[in-house]
Amino acid sequence: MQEKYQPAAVEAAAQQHWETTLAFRVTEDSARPKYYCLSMFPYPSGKLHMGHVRNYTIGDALARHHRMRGYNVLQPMGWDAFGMPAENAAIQHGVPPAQWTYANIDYMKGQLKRLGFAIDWSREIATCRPEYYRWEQWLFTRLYQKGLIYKKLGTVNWDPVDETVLANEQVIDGRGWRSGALVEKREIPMYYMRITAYADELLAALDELPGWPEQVKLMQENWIGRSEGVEVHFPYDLANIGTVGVLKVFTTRADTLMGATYVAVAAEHPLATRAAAHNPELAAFIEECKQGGVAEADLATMEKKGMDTGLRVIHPLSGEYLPVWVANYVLMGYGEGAVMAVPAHDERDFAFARKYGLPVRMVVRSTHGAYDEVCAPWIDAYAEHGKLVSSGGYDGLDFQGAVDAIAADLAAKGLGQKRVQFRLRDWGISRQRYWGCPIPMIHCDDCGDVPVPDEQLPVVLPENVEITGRGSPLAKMPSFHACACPRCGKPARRETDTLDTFVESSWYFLRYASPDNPQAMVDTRADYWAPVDQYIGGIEHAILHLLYSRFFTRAMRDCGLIKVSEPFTRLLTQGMVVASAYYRESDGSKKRWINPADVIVTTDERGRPVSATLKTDGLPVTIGGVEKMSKSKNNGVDPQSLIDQYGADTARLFILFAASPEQQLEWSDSGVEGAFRFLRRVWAYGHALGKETGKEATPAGLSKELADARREIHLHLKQASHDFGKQQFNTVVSAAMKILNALEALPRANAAASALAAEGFSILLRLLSPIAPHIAHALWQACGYGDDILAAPWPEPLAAALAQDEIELMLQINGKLRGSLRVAAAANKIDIENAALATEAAQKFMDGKPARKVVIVPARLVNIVV
RNA sequence: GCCGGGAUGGCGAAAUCGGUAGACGCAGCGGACUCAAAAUCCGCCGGUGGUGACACUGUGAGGGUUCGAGUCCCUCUCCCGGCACCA
Repeated sequence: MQEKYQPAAVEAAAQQHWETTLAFRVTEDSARPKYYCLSMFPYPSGKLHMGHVRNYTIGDALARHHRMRGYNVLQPMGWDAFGMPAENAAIQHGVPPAQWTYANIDYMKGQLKRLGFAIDWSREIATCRPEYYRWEQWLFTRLYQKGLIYKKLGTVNWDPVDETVLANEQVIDGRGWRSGALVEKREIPMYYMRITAYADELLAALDELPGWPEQVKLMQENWIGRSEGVEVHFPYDLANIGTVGVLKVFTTRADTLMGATYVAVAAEHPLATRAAAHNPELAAFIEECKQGGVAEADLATMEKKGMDTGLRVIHPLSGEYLPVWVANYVLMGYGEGAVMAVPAHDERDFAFARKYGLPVRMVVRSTHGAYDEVCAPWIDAYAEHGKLVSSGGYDGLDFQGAVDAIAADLAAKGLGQKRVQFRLRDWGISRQRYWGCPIPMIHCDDCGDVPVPDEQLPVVLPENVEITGRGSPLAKMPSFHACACPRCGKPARRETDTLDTFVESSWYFLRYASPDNPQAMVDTRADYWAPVDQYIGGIEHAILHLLYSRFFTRAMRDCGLIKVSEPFTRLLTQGMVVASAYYRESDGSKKRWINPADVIVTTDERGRPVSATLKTDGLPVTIGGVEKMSKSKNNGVDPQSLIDQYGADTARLFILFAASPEQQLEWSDSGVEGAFRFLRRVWAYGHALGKETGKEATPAGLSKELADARREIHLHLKQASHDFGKQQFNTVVSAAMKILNALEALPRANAAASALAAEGFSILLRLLSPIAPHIAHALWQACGYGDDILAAPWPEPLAAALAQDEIELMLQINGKLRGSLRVAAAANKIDIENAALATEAAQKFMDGKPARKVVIVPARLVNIVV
């Protein structure tokens, strides 16, 4: 055993050992409980970033801990390999997306191995390989036949210069990121997954996910957004444009129907189109509404604009004529593409009515407080529920009574009824991009849209393609899209859109169970492993990825492929990794961000940073605060240099120690130094302990001092076990540090002390094993505890070691801490009360007054109320 | 704009059910060792007042509930994540 801690050698040896013993290969084993531990697979962007290291370190700690607790643990890894960055790299550097992606996978896989994760690499998958995506295509055709996939028009961002569809990310301030052209909305035919068919089930099943954070379930609940309301029909007879019909709207506030003073429709609404045909000014406004991107955040924050169409619809109850406005805040893709407007009771309608001089009619009155002060309609909208006024026969009804009565009257007239509406929309899965899974459809002039038959799958994505950033690459390749109709044999055209990359990540966790099966998407092995017992990933995926995966699991269940409904039993959402950022302002106040590695920070006598200078020129740079590690802020710390300098164990220990998993993690170089120092002390202790005392023996005949030390060690172990269960690793590390502190403080005088040291150190190594597995592996052997710490069980705190005769209680007088007292552990309330009243502190602070009340919290404190 | 979350010393944080606020670590300061430095070890380390014992005060701001609030309730401020084509 080396005297000095040399992580590179220690880690290489441990990894070699795991590799040769196939330590992390797993198969189905009905004799042991299974634990499928999955971290979100990475997009192969080039090299690992700190967020990845954090994600996989958390996953690995959980996987290794459960292995020690006797579970049959599966921890697989793969690559979410399709996506835009590969195409961007191709445009910028001329590297084909496939080549770029595979090179990145190769490099990042090496980095993951160097970190010593307990991964079963025999199950590795990459979503860009035909062996993987052929099953996605296969399932697509099944879902299409089941009606769970269908085609309709969808709105996209269109760059008129590059003639390309842009992702929301590629629209910056309403312009294309490459061309700078003003982006327009354009409607194109796209395939959709009918996720709304599962809306009720996806919502209801959230209650059966106790292992998910409340926050995530709440976000999903709001996203699905079930609302009960009323569909209201506004009839119209528009002789001048030759149309008779009804305008449908959905409202959750049918109680305010008598206060509706206009209706608003989306720019793309058929009524708007009809009206614009005779109205050039309106046509110009509708054209203006098409400008800009489709991102909801932009739509919701832009200035509300509208124009009167001149059309009138009839109020279904009052028979009054209401004007129809086109408004840029009403979207064709939501609900009916039209809303009824009640300015007195909706803030957005109120602002709009104010702007355009539309009438405001108050019909709901607060039932508490003075209405005129709280919600005078000329000051603001009153959006709360209340009692109806100025509503004819509905006056005096409360919210529910009014909704019921109005819905009944509408139904009687055939002009509406109660209905449930979801905020959730169907999932558009067509992408006009190259680097994705080809959609397995063929378009025939005679037969229409025909799914690619099984025997022609996979539809392989060609790899020799030119990426220019203009147009859709596959659409320019006849060798790809020219084909024969599978049904009639006539020349036909293959679909050139690819699938949203969220489709690949919606089922990869099931493929890990049978990654090698060329005959089927999943097999019976999925019945053993599914569902994933523990899923770990960034909070930014709380809605989309997780909801899509929940939907896909149900869709696959209903195709008879799997038995489970929920993909992930427990979910851990980790926080971001952030670091200080530094910059200089060049001309035009454009910030040039400087990597923290190139900056020297000076601090004042209290350690506060006061200034920073660039290493190369010694001139000052501006301290830009703490930001998420990113390319744009140039504040990323490369995990590789950290591993090279300190080793994987230090990186893992620091990452777990710096913050609890769900919090954001602030990067600190000196914190890393501290983690390294701790491991060096562990190594030194193990080296000093040596092999001769290593045999674990139950310490006996301990002095009081040693018994106290042993209790302390077992208390820390108890805490660590509890915190591991809570998935709070920073305090597990802290418990390990406290154990080492206690061990180092131990007198080394006699055999009893040596036995205690041996026991304590074996506890410490096993606590550290899931966190810093390499050093734990080396020291376990070197101290003679056994051949392989992987075979060692998780340590249990011993009741005998924890027992004590006397405990300390805090003493409060009137809720203020005034001292403490020691009592027998078995003391009853009366004894404790008497002891407390007899203390010097009690005498002093009670000031001779009698105790009015004595509150005793067992094993914690006594509060005397005077 | 809408939905969700967060704020505790100079810094990262901890506080299990409403019960000792600041464990553990980083930085800093003082000391030991050293020719010196590094490493290591020992001590101090929220603020104010006090030589001190100690007292008061303190968990983003303001209010409330309670014997007792970082923790529960109400109002507010700032920061972060998501908003359906970034992954």
